[in-house]
Amino acid sequence: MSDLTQRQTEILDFIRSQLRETGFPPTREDIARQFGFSSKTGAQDHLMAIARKGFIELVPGNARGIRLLKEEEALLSHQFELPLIGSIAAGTPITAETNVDTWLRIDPELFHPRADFLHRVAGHSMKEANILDGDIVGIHVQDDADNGQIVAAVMPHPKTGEDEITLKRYFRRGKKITLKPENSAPAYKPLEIDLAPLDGDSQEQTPFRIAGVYAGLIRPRG
Amino acid sequence: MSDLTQRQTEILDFIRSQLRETGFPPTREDIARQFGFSSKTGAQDHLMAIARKGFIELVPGNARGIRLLKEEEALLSHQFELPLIGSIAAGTPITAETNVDTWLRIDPELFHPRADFLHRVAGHSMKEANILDGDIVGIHVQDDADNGQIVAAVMPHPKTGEDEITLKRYFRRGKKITLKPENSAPAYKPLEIDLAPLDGDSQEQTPFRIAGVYAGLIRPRG
DNA sequence: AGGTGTACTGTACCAAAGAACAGTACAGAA
DNA sequence: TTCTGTACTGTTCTTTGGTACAGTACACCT
Repeated sequence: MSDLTQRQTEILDFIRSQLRETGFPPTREDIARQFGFSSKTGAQDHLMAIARKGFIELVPGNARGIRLLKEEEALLSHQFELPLIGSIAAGTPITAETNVDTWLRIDPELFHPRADFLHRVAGHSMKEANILDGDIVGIHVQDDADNGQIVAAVMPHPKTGEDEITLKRYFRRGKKITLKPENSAPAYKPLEIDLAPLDGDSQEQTPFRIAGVYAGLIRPRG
Repeated sequence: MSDLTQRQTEILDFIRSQLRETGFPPTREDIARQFGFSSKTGAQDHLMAIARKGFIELVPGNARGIRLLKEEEALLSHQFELPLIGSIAAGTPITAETNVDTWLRIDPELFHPRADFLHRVAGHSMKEANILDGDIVGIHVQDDADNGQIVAAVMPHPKTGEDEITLKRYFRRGKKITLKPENSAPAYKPLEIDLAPLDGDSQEQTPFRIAGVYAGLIRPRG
């Protein structure tokens, strides 16, 4: 992502923090002082390098003439946003850009544990866990779970074969995994998975994986 | 709200627009040029007046040393945030600053209808509406509701007498209002309110008012 | 009638700050 | 081995830009 060197990133971060704290960009001397340079030329060189790489724009002849570019990506936009993930394209990591339907402005730290992405629930399989059709759940990414936790499981849809996310309560005893819907209606049956025959096989045959654990939800309608 | 004169408001707006467009505040000369002053002292005078009134801060000895204050109200901070309202101080409007426990970074437009404030649910009285203890509900401010809607009702706590928010399902038939908890356990009883004897009385005797309607919720834990 | 605040013009001084030039050192790529 | 980029030091020059002082004019309040 960042074409900047370590030092350049530090300096860009300093510019950002100065803007936040003082309301205006630093001078070359401010930067030199901050990083212990004895000459402001060092700061100037860095600024020109950062500008050349397109992260800032230097406005000639203007005191503190530093304009931040690319701030949508860095700060404003996804700082307090979470991606809403629908279906998952084959072979992509779950939060890959192609899988992101949209970004919602919700602070990830609101959830415990912190949410890494969101997923809209379809159907009533988790009704008795008070997760309803249309709810948006926050998922904390991790690749395993404790017994009894609700997980976001990724597995191919029985008909289309496309990978999709479903919420289930997770139980594991030895090599047997149970994914249990929270709905006592007879239509909802636990899914049993036996890991034993897969031992030594290629990863591709694994019928499911854990994308993360349930970390809370948003219900967007009254 | 604004103690600023017309001219001062124009100049403050110019500072804001410069910040947006160039990324840093204007100089005294920039301001003078913009407004056709032949001397930058005019701009300086205005800046000092605006600073004296608390809208900006001038940082002495710094080029472009203009810091915007009060920007929470205008732009930056509470743009995509919602106040979390706990108890309500006597005689204050519900979203008054004293009633705000904290601000949470959630886009108000996420909820339908749009949320105006948040409230943390205590207790299990709305369990059967799938609203649980600890959930944070979004409330859209309006002073009445349709039959069967869930409302945020403000009424004095039976013991402390302090105004507090409770969620109830609202029904009105003529002058009789029913506020119904969504929990069939015998401890939760509907509240009946008869408006008739209050007719013509002072507002103070009204035992409750509707703060708004339920617009969705956030459950911050998995 | 005098005081205070707004809204400027005009001049001047000097510190703040940008920008250019000349170096040094080191690391990795061609 | 040379070239390019990073990461600085040190010096100098010039413009930018803040700030102070001295005015003028007008409106409003007491």
